Amino acid sequence: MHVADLPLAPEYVDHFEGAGIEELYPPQVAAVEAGVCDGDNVVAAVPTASGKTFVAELALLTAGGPGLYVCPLRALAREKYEEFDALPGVDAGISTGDYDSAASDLAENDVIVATSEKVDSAIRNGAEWVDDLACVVVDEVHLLGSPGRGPTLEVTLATLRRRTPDVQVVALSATIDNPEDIAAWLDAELVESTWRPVDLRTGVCADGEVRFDDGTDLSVPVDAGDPATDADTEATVDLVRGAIEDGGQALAFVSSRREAEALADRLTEERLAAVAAGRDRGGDGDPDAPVADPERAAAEVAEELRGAGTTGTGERLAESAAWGVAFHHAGLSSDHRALVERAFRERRLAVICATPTLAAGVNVPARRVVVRDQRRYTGEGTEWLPVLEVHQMCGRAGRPHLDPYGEAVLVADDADGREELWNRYVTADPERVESKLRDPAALRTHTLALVATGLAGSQVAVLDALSGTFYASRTANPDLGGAVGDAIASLIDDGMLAAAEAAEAGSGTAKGSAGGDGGTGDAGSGIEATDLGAQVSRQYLTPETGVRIVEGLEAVAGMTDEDVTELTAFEIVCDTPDMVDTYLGNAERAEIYQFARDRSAELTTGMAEATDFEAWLESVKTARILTEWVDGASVEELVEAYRIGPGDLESRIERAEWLLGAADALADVVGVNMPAFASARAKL
DNA sequence: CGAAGTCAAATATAGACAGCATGTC
DNA sequence: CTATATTTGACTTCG
Repeated sequence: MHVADLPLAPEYVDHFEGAGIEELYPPQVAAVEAGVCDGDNVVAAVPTASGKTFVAELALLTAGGPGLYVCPLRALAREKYEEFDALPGVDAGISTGDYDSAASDLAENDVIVATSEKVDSAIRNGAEWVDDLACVVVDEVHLLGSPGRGPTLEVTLATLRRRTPDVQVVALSATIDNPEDIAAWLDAELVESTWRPVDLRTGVCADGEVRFDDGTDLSVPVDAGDPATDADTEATVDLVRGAIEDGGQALAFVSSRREAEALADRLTEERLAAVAAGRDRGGDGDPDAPVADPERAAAEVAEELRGAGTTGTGERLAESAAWGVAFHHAGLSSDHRALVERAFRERRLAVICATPTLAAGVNVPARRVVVRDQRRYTGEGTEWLPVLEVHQMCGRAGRPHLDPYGEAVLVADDADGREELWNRYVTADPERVESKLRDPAALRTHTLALVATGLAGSQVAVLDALSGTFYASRTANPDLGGAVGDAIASLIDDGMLAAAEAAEAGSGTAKGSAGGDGGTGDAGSGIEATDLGAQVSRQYLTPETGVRIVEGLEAVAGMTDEDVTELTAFEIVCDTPDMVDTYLGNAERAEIYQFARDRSAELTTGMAEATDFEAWLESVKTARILTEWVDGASVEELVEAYRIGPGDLESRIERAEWLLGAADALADVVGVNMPAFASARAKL
């Protein structure tokens, strides 16, 4: 099937042909046959890089009305937005937490790109553009199974479909075990394929030999190596070097930030930029290679990195980049991360040593992917990485048009390990995707949102609104009644909801309304959001966060004015579940404890009353970092003193900004004067 | 006596979405 | 419930 055969206006055909898209890939043909261009619902479970974006574009361009593209990451949203905006005659808009087109424009855009949380938030805040959509494309729909974010996605989609029953839904998923369940939920035709534009072979390396799933072998020259590093690392180094000598690039995945940096250090000794340079000078280089002199390119990347930050992390990154090696994890500043990704795409870096971040992020393909670590630490010891995640790492192997093939290698300890990895990851299917909506915390949040937006005014109505979710479609007898009843009762206890009549009068105070007799008794009785609940929902706060802020404000009301400082404001917002917690090392505990004692007058929680003292101490650490930040401390100083990465500092500042704004709004509702929220926020 | 070496115990561990109202070249 | 690399510290040995 050719682009010209599609029901597309000529300018689009020209555009796609100009971009090198002429003959459709098999999964794209299947999607067309399933009706993406005819307004039909389609679920496409296909590998990354098999042309999903084009399928999305087909749906959006042929829908005959405004379209919405939902994806999980802000960086991906940016990427897609730029892509859509480049389409002839298409006016694209973007709406994410950190980057927004003007609200007035959004309603007029042909296509809006947004994260799922932003769509949820837009619905809660009554944005105009969520109505009248002709088409919704959901990327990475398998995130439905993610405990934190899946429920948001399914409730949001259910709400959109309820408001606009005729909307076309196109969902794009990684290869999973049960895409038919998602298709059944969405009344969609399922397109399943494992086709890729570049061949991929996956193998396991053990005892110096890689065995691939296509029957081929590869022996890894077992270098005696540096005795300071282990066999896994040496095998990884050899595999990476092999890919570079062969004219490609490599990605190496390890389990922790420290490991990523240590591996980068080790690879630096291999002089990879020089290897790549020697290969090119040897004359058998790829004529398409845009990099004539890898050594010089690497040196330039190092300079760019130095220009983007002067922290210890940045300097280490620049030092390794000078050798064509980079590391990549969430501790990097966002500038550094973006620079590394771009430099690698431009082939100015030979290898990236990464934590699993890179598996799901923006497109960074490489000739060879080496997965050295397949386990990850959790609170309960180390766990195997999900099959889906490892497959996504492996799927990064092979650049269309640039690599003749892609190779993914899992590194095992020994023959037993080879067997284990082979069965677990090479031949095994990915996990099933199951709804996580039953989680009480998720139900609380979404029940509040449904009531606050006026979509439901009773327990029965909430259940009805939830009947369009993935969860409900998967369960013959959803039995959410009890769980939703519990959610409503707890929200009434927290002062977020109240019986319909009482809501008007008893709004505002946290513990004021309705005792415990509403909600559970009569499932049909009317409920409304209190002013507090409405504000919590609009500010996109978890109800628990709302409760904590109100408690903080109550404590503040009893404090003397001069004791209410920016530290007070930070302590309140840092002690909520919506703030990321900061690791508190044993070495620092005593010092933070001392700090908390010295400044206890400014804190809303007494040392003795904290229900979870450890967690509270962690939030005091975060609050202290932010306090020093607004007092003028530099990134370098904070990173050094508190053993966090520049990226960690960035994310905490960003979140504090949001939470302080929200807390300020809640202070108004509760009627407590707390200027410290706004003043602290202004200094971030 | 002090420096250097040894071994066991302690330490630390991935990631990332969200508000809102203006102002600006 | 599961692991592991690195750092720290107590202790020993060597010069």
